[in-house]
Amino acid sequence: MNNDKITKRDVDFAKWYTDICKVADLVDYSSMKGSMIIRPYGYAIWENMVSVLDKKFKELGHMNVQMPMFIPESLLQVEKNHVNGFVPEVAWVTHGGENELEERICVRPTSEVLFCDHFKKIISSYRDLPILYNQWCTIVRWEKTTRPFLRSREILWQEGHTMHETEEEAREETLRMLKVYEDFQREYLAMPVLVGKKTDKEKFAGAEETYTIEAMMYNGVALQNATSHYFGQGFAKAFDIKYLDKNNELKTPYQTSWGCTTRMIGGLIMTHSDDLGLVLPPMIAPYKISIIPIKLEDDILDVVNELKKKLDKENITYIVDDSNKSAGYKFANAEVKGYPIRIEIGKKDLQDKKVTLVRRDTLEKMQIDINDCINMIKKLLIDIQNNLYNRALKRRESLTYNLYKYDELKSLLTADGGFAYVNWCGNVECENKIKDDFGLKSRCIPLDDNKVDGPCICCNKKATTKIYFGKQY
RNA sequence: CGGGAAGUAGCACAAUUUGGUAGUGCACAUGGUUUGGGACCAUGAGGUUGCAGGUUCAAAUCCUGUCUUCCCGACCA
Repeated sequence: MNNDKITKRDVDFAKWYTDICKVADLVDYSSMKGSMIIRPYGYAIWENMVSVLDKKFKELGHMNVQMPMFIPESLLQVEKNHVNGFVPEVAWVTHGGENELEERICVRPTSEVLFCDHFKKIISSYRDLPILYNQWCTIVRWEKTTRPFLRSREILWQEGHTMHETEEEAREETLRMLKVYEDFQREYLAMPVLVGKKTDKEKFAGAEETYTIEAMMYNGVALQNATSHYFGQGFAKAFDIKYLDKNNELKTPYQTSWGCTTRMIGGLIMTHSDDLGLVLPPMIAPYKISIIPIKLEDDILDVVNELKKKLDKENITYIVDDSNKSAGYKFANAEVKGYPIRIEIGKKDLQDKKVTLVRRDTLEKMQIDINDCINMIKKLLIDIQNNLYNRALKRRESLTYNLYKYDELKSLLTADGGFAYVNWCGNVECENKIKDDFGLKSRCIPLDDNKVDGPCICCNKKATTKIYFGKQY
């Protein structure tokens, strides 16, 4: 089995990735540089992500809103660190029709200032808190080079913005939402992720603390898959947001924000897919089953219909390929699309009242009695989900190295890349040196299991924490 | 934004060197035979050669500019 439309993963990983995106009908390029077209199959994956996350957000009390897509320049300027972080990549609107605007307007690169501007108006009492808002929208960041899902100028995402009475509450919210992302990626995307804190150098412009979900791709490169920020009172003070507490005293609230993007789809692809095409975890796949009648004959189609009814009853999504393409074509296409289980139904199966099941992750084929089919499918879906997770975890573990000597960092510069887990003194000088010498950026400081067991790998002085370094997308 | 590569039918490419009727394969449409790992036959449709200038009797081909895509770096979710 082979697919000559897809570049081999181990030959050219970058080309392989874009091949998968195109061949599996996930995206297309548009005439607008850096803005990708997400096609129905790609968008269906996003819709599944949205529906799971949106439900989780709402269960935790968040409500969806829709903010403007434009920000007047003066509003963006209010928080210094924030604006300095984003100005290099904002898109500006300078004209309305033929007339030049008196004040430039920026297309939102993120919506902190819009939310703060609004919060100032609606918060006056402790009774107004907490405010738990979220919005699904697109933002614009003028990236210089772009790649489908991983880096585009227009970004489809979700951004949560919350305000709290106390620091403690806001810190809890920050970690609670980080956990939502972690659980989602582990349970639904079958992606093992590192959870941790960003260094000061890497944190969000305007945040006190930035927490991150870091995943390792098949080629050993790190992908930041979601972030959650604790803002403290920085924005609130800059925007003069205040409320009266129970004792009639004016207080400044504490703030968080958190977000994830369609980049997660890129992460899914680069974690699980292979040389035959996409591989999707059952929990997020738009179609869990692909049914392939070998011939379009009545006795076969009867079994297809019978199966459809059973799958409907179990709420298992499926797609039937009843085109008159050859069987081989249909098999190959099902593999390109990454449907977790393929059911082949042909004469040879029906002779014995059986169907053939093929799992996408291992390509293992099995003949199953028609009546046992549904139970086997349910079991396989769970098996596949677990197998994908374990496979990815094993790969990450095999590419994660506990390093103690500076020169050993070189070992990450091979084709397989990987993460270095090292002791660090906490100084940005060492962080910068590692980046300059090896091109490795700090990924995250793990939240638990963080026991220092040696001096700083760079300066040999006393280390204050363990930290992961790696190449990043 | 720096370094490299490339834009010709939906896709992959040829014709460019040496200017002279734009072609092949796949995909697509119709009819037929097929269907257990990317089927076959026949017929057909599809192009201002990325765009804009210039040179020329004549430009896919030469020149200039510009846009886009891909790869490597820097930047970023």
